[in-house]
Amino acid sequence: MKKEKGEIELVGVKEIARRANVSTATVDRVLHNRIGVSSATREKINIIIKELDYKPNILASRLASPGKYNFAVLLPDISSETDFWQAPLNGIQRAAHSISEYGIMIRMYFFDLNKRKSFKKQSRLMLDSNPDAVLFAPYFHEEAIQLGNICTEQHIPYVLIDSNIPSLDPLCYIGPHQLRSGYLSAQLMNYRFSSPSKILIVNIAKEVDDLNNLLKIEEGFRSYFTKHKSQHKIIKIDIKSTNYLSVQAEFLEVFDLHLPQAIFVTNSRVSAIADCLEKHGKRKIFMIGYDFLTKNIEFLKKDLIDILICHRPEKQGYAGIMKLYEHFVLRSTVPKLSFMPIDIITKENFEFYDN
Amino acid sequence: MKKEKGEIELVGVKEIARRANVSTATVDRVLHNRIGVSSATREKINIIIKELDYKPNILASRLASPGKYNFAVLLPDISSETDFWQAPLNGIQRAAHSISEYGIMIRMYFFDLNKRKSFKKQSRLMLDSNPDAVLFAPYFHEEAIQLGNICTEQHIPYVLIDSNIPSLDPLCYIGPHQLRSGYLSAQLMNYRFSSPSKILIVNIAKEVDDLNNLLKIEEGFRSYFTKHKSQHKIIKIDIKSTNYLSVQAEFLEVFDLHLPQAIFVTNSRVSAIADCLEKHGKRKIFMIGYDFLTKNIEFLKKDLIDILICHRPEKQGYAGIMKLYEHFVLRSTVPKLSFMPIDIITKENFEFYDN
DNA sequence: CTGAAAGCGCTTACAG
DNA sequence: CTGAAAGCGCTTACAG
Repeated sequence: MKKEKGEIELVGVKEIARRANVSTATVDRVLHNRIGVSSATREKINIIIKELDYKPNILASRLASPGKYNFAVLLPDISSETDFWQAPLNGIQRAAHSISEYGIMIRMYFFDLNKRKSFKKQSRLMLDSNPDAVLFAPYFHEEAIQLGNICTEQHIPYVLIDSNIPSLDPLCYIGPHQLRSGYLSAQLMNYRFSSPSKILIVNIAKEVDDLNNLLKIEEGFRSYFTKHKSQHKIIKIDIKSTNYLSVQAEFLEVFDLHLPQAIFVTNSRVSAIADCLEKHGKRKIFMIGYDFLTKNIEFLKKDLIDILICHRPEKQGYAGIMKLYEHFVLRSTVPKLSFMPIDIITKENFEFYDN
Repeated sequence: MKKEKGEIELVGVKEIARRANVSTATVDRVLHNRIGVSSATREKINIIIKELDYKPNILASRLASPGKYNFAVLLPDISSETDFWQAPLNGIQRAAHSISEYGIMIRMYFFDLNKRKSFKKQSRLMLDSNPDAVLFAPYFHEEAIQLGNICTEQHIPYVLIDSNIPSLDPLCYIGPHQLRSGYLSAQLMNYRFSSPSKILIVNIAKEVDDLNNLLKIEEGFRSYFTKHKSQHKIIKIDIKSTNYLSVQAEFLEVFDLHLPQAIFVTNSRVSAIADCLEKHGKRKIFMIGYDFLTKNIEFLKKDLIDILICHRPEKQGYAGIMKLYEHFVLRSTVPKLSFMPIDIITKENFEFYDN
């Protein structure tokens, strides 16, 4: 460690104040576009700021400012059916940690994936806490639109993660481009099967709303084959029970009927299918599914799942909070859309994956 | 923005000092393990720190401390042959930007990939600048070992990126697990070719040193087939000219002789091969190569390259600097090895890739 | 071995 | 509309 004060020229509020013949308080007012400065003074100071190419010291700024922000987050509960939401939660906590010194408090709210009402209830609780900004996963379509609209009314910026709702106008959407994600999966199928094959698409979702997202993925998947004139035979099944046993029963019936050569499961529930095939001693089948979950990785290791597509859920949570931080603290403009990478995970690279 | 001072209990040096009946200066001494404190006092203070679960305010710490650090970086020049090194450079600049307020200055040094001597020369220049820490890409084996050893002698922590040298003891290595990267590529080949096929491995590198890295990838690639008893016929060629035309001439000879069904190029020079096939109107061949470079992406789009493997070069640069920052400013322990994800890039997901 | 005081660069409450 | 002064939490040079 060396002291090299001399090296860096000090252009701070003091220097600006000195040049403008005003106090630092006035400089501060101009810097933050606060009222109570004559336009002559404001003008003069602004010119000096430009000249000096002044960059505020955020450390000092945050240290001096008592300003605190409350962010609120509404996510699905981590359920026994899937621990997918653990990852965004981790990302949010990582972000919370890294900006905690900037006076940002994050309050968490959780809803039950199987209970539409709990989303509403938690939304209300969240809004009652008077958050300065909000991040949520718009799992239930109608309810999410309502929540988004209330936020807009109350001038609370909000960020959407995991899936987007086009009719809303959030500060930012962070998540996958679902259509393209399905498209990619189809390309991978084509790598494996250059000749026409029988492919089974499996959608597993209790609520029709969630199904909507899966349908976008399915649409992308199908459109690839259409575009590339692939002659695969595509069968599909929508399973609306989330319970393990009934998922497997419904699946097995269709499976035994059609005996497909490949399976594409449009969400993280792919392990339920893999498990089913294993339990019933079915022969190995090429299978693509979604998400880096412990259960899924187990089947990847055992060659029952071949490929998992992932959209960096941890990063979605992290980036979501950071966008809010950038908006509030750094006052920078954040891009409206932030698509996550569509990552391809196999048995041979999952160890190195970073969520 | 709200003032909610009351909400947060203040556990700072002041409170510790108050409880221990000492001055904040003494608390500071204990906090940083400085000399000049009686062991009784030190003990007492340490207990209070534990009790309070005190976390220092880094903002205030950095603001108060005049300490400045000079980091130095030695990377290959961005050449006309490949712009691979642009990405780590971008990452380094991003890191430089995000920690500039912590008093960290980063000086850059560049060497010529084709001139062993320039590495030596720039190493010397870099060391002459008396850096507090160093980050470099150990491109030339012997010279890199020398540089690493000098750093160790002079107690300058250093970080290695892109490729590792096992005999050195850097603060941290950040880059791919090359063996596993080759292994993954072989798995992807097997997805495409379930029946025995003829596969051509192409190594392109002027210096034997660089070739060493490629050979690790090749080794991983071959070992996958061995382990899975794949009956592919593997041919390989080492091209030691980096010049475009001679690369293509050498390649074409082998290609026409063996007419392989697939090609695996072990580094970013894969575009040279794709270009050659295109120019000579060869039929489409399955090709896997390395790195997210503009040229490579062009061929990905045109279906001349099928898969690019990438190791997040931008992140390597960013993480490299951040490790140094964590070491110096946060004084935290950094893990010795930080393997990058092995990403699979195709025509259908490259748009969303984040380096 | 220890402490009082000044200061890092910015912000704010208060007084005028 | 403007400024003097105090303070954010930590560090340091100096004095004892």
